Amino acid sequence: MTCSARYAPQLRARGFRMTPQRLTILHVLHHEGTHLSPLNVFKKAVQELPGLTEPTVYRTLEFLAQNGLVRSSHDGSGHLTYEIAAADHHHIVCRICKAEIEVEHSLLAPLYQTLEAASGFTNIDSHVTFFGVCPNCQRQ
Amino acid sequence: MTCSARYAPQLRARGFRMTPQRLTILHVLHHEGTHLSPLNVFKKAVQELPGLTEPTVYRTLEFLAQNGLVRSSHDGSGHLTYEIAAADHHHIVCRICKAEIEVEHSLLAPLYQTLEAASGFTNIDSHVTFFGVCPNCQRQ
DNA sequence: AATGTTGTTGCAAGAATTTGCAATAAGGAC
DNA sequence: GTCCTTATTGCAAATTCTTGCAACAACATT
Repeated sequence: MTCSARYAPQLRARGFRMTPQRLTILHVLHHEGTHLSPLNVFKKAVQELPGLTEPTVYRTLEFLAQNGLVRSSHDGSGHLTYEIAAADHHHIVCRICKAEIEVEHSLLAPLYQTLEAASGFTNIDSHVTFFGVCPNCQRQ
Repeated sequence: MTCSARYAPQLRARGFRMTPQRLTILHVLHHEGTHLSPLNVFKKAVQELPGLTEPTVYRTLEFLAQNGLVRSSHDGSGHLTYEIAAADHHHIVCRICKAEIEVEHSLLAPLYQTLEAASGFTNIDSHVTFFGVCPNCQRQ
């Protein structure tokens, strides 16, 4: 199944359109498999679609994140990065060496229920990035 | 106890210095009581300390966060904000109206232990911002 | 109080991100 | 296939954030 065939209906159903720009950006993130900064998305995407501009990339990434096609998270310096939406997971980043591992959402599910019960908020589904010290750096 | 008397020793003990710039920025955050963007910190601080520059504010905020005197978190658009370090807490922000409440850290403590056990990481102490839908917006 | 070390700052330039608006084009209706 | 509506893009400019480096100043030592 092509990217277009999979994603276009998700957008049209909400009154949005599938465009070459969006398709290219989705393709880049899908092919990359991990998170990228907006600028790195731009650099790769503009090679596939000459004429693409930076503002479009920034706007598109935010748009795709709001519509659940990509997921945003934070790198070690607090900047946003984006990755293709896939199995729900979270990250732990080492404060020292920036090494990074993924955490399955199932570990957080109980917390989300607790939070919703305690706060009255619903639909808490944030992708969370935690910071700690990885096993390697602990040894030093 | 003045800000200087309280914070200066914390810095000197690590080989750092207390400066008018740092003191002013701490004073702004302490007086404000909630999080501010770096630019807003600058705008308020430069009134108390003319000549202060933006790069200094950005560097100082990051420095103070690393040393535990202030705490950083993310606003609804993924940008960093800073607040004075106080009782350990987290935030839930409404995705729709941006309303925000604080969550005591004790609710997250069990999760942190689970994460450390599952990942091998230690000292996980991130300040986390969750996003959900607040009770008000649920009614609409 | 004077001195030396080195942590910090300001300046200037550059890079990253956002915004407004006119031009364009996706896709539904005919 | 053609037309229309309006979502989307590109352009240009503004704003926000970062970086390198020389000048400065905190503060420990004497």
